[in-house]
Amino acid sequence: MIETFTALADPNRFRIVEYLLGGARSVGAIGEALNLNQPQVSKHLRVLKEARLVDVEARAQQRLYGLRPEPLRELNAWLERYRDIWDQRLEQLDSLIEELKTQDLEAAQRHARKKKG
Amino acid sequence: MIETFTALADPNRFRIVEYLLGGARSVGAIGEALNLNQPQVSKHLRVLKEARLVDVEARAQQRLYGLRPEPLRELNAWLERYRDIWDQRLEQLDSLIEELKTQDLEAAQRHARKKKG
DNA sequence: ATCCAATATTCCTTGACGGGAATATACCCA
DNA sequence: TGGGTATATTCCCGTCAAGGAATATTGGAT
Repeated sequence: MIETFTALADPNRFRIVEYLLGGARSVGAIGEALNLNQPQVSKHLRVLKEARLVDVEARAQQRLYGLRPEPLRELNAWLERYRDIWDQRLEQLDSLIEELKTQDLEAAQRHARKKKG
Repeated sequence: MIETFTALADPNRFRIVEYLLGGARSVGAIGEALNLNQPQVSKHLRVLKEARLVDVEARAQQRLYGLRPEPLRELNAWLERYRDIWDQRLEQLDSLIEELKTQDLEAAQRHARKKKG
């Protein structure tokens, strides 16, 4: 998980991953598309590969790099554990506050009770 | 997004976030639980706060830090764009390969057709 | 007003990382 | 085998971030 975050924390690696969302590409294509020097592309791809975010397929003298699902699945699974936090319905909270402001205690209590279910 | 990844890429910050999943905690509690010196805790919390991953509530001379939902939602939204990649059913693919190997073309074609829906 | 507890900030040092330039390696073709 | 293309690796340098130690700040109690 940390390695995934580290890999994605670099702006150019992030751009590479985003670019690869369009499909596997060669090192040269990546460098050209993102305006990066070839050695830096190779180096970033190495980090991404070590993080298992990409894999390589040899195509003559080219290397096609493509995204791999595992780390993304892990990220999703990790995020799931935080669902209680990120999946809060803000509108719901807002309307509750509104009800409290207008002294509509009955409605607010109804609202609060509803959240238990 | 990058800032979120950067904030979570540090092992100790990651541990702090995980720890806060149990609810908002004071700086001292965090340091004690994770065996970190107080200044480093404050510094990491600053980074997390700038990344909007936590917020503070003053409680006498204590400061309670708690998780905030926004960056986690953004992370989820970002990840959604990669759903085609991470949500591949590998077993499905495996069975398709198996069918092809055993020359069971009919089953393979049935299988392939199913993926369109 | 003073003291203490909790937290924040600063200064310093060190290690890791990213970029550029140069070079090495691998593969294909004639 | 030689040459060219595509990619990987190495070396060097500058920057930045993390940890430790010391100090500053804030709030509450006596």
